[in-house]
Amino acid sequence: MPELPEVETTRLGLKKLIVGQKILSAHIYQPRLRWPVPEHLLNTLDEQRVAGISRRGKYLLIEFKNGTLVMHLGMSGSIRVVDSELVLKKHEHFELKLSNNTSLRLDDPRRFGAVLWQNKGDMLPLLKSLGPEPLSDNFNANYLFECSRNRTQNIKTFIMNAKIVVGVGNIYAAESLFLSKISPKTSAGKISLKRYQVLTQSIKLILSEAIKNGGTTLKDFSGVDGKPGYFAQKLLVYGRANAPCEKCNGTIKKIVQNQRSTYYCSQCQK
DNA sequence: AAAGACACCTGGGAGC
DNA sequence: TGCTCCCAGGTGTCTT
Repeated sequence: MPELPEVETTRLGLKKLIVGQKILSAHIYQPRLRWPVPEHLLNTLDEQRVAGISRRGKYLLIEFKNGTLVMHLGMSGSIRVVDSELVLKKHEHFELKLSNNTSLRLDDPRRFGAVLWQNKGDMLPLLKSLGPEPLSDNFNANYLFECSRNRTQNIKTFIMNAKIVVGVGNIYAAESLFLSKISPKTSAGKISLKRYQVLTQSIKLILSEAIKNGGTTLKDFSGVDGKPGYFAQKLLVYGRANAPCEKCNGTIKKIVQNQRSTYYCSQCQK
């Protein structure tokens, strides 16, 4: 599912709807997500007011006075805010009932998502090991160039590594490399500083554009209002195996790298 | 230390 | 209709 733009779309939607609201009650309908959903949340969140909402990579951070609710959407997760009376969907595993009679609900069929708690002043080990935000100035050509030296790994797998940079998943990795004219098969360690300049700019551009379009909806993803994102129509290589390349009219190829599908144009990308 | 394989799960679509 | 197989926006952990 959701890569950074979809999580950011969710965050922006939630910001308007839940910040300032008080939690009437929390409900865990299915505790078995990626990790067990902590039961203490039922007490911890009771009567707490939502102070703010931020994001770190693909993690959503809902802030309270006593700590932070950390949520991840995994592959198939989405969050909606609906009337609390609305009948529960089959895979809605977690719910926060809010003081204005609406509810935040996490829907996640595959259950690769997560709901965790972080105490005030603490940082979950999960978040500690993350690389820089791709849209920040810390993420730049020099940085990528330096940490790629002596790496034999292909560039696509490399930029999907959250320890290197967060938020770049399978769709946007493919799109960014296409825009940069870099073959996904190239070893990260063999790419020049100049090409990393192009790549970092491409990643920033693709992610920003996707956010503007409300993210990419392939199947499960929707914004908090239940509406899909519109970036799928703008994808140039992802999911387009055997279709003509928009730039050179060659044929888009599909290969497997690191057990994930990669789409690219072998004529445009060297 | 780095790279690759595997694990966790459900549902949709293709092919028979 | 229904079965089997393959595929899917992620990422921590284990093995080489």
